[in-house]
Amino acid sequence: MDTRQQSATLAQVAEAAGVGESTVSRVLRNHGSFSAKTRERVLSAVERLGYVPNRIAGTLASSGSPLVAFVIPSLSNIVFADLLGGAIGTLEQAQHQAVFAVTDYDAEREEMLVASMLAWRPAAIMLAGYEHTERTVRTLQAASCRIVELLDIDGTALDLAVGFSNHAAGRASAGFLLERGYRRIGYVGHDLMRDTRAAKRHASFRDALVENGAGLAGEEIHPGRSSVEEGRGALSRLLARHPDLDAVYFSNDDMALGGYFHCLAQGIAIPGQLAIFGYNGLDIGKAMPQPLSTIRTPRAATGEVAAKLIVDKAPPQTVDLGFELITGATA
Amino acid sequence: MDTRQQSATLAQVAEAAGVGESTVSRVLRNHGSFSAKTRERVLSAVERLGYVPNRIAGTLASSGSPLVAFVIPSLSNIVFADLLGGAIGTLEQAQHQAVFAVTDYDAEREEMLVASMLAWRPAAIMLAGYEHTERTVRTLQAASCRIVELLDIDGTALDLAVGFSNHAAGRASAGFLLERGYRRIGYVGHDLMRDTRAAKRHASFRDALVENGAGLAGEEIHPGRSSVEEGRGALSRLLARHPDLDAVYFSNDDMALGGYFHCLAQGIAIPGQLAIFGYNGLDIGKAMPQPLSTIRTPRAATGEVAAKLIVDKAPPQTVDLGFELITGATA
DNA sequence: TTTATTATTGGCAGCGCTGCCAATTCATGG
DNA sequence: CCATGAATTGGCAGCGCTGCCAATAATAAA
Repeated sequence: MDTRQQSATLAQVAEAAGVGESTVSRVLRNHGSFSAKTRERVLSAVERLGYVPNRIAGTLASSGSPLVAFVIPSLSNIVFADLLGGAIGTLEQAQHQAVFAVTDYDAEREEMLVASMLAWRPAAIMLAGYEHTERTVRTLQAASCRIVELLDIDGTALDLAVGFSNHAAGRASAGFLLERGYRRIGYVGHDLMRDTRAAKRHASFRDALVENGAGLAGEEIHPGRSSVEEGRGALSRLLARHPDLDAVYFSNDDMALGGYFHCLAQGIAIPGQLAIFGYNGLDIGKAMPQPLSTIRTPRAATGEVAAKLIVDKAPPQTVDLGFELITGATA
Repeated sequence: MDTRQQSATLAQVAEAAGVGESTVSRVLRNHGSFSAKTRERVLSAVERLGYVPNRIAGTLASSGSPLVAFVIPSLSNIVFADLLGGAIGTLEQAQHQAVFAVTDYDAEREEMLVASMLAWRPAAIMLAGYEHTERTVRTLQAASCRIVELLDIDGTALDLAVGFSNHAAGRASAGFLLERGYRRIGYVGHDLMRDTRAAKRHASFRDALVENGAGLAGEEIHPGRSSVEEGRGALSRLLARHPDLDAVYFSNDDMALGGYFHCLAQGIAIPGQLAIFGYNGLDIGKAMPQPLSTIRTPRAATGEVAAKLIVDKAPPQTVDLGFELITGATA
């Protein structure tokens, strides 16, 4: 037997408290004026009826929406979880509510999901990066909500952008390895068609090497998503073709950790025989027997700043949060 | 200059198409009957005006809500990301939309967040585990939405429950280690006050050892959340106090990986000198030089099944998805 | 005491859409 | 050509809440 009753409405609370509807609304939102006595009666009626305001109705009636939509490539990549985590705290304080959808690194899906998100009339929509289909861009521009592009600032923002330069990160990584004396440098990565930010790092890394007369000595690209397992396998394949490499740049820390495991398993000395460099600066890198050399990206801060800009209704702008090169023990 | 116009309404589309509002509504939802010609005119008007239906209004007007609320302890723990990932696919197909909030393993926060989620009148609310404050339970029972408790089935469900037995997992782990001949077994874990599922595993693991005349030879509990780094530090501290341990059960794979790293760094032979056993069955365990011995939990499946039950409006029930003991090379 | 102000209230028209029902049109059979 | 039932269609009352404005009560000033 289902004992769940239809939940009470504002009108019922008003009736029970013997006041008008608007008075209840004012008390509950602590907005406008009302006497202490009235407040008491309203709150008591609310308690008695177990009233829970209906935000769907409230949102429809008022102009502003408390929803903030996130359209992210993946949830299993800790990067996006960190991003969300950073944003949520700030949003919550401002009484905002996060809704989200996962594109799986698919631009077509992003297009569909953006449209479906817009149907909720969110105050803002947060997207990863700049690469959207033409149709997505049109849809976004026609929408009357703020647009925030995250984790990448190498491009022209539609409205707000918060993150760091993937091009600069790629260059910085190349610079570091060259400076350390490595010359036969390889690359191990994952699907560059989908992860456009990784593609930018890859391109800039290679360009920087070429400009310095080194060039990429070899590369192995796993066609699927990144993972520790695939990093291990990919490095193994790369070394089979190019046994003489002295350093490898990985598309991210997960792949790099896989590479590290391969070396451990094969008895390859790090960094003496092979240097390893990652990207992201995940916590796990700090706990490795040899701390991972990598670039730490401000993921949580990106989410936090983005949320703050939305809450503060900041004018269109691009915020560069930079990144930090971590000199570990693997390169 | 802000060129964003107020988005069009159903009424405007109806006017532009020269038909009634309900006709537009029927065409857009592909529900009820209308002629092919009418359909054309409506869709063309929609295209012309760039109309995006307002789901806030639609939800308010119709009875059922397309929202499904998730109240989870953490986002940075990949376990919950897997769970969400599993659920989202199914929900999306059924035109549902996920909204979520993070409790940070805090029951008081859960209480507040549940109340705030209920204000969105979701079709269902998904929670991790059974441990809720009394007030949370009251609030939930008074709500007219489905309740799904996830990742734990050791208790009495409020409505639906999907997951596996943490008690059984703890016992299975103990049984495995005993069977393999380990006798001086320690435990390394994280904050048991907050992570009640880990606490259940810990209790059952210890009980199983005691029942077999072994007992827990020592334990080290990190007061904060789990992480690879803390796992490494905790094992180091535990071994300092109990150098004679021959196996250690970790609260999860992250902590176990930290322990593994500690052993690598200290030259402790695995599993000869010390065996390591984890919990969760993360992918990373498979890529380690020695695959991690652990228990693989069906996280994505839990999310998927939970979503399916909601979509299918299944009657109250508890679904045990079980778990799989992975015999790796660390124990 | 009277009037000017200010603090509190309640009434009610929407917000944009869906559901119900009556009205209209179309197709068929006699 | 007209009746009959099916296929289409439009009108409109809400869904539960907020915002605006007028009405009323309370308090201060004259």
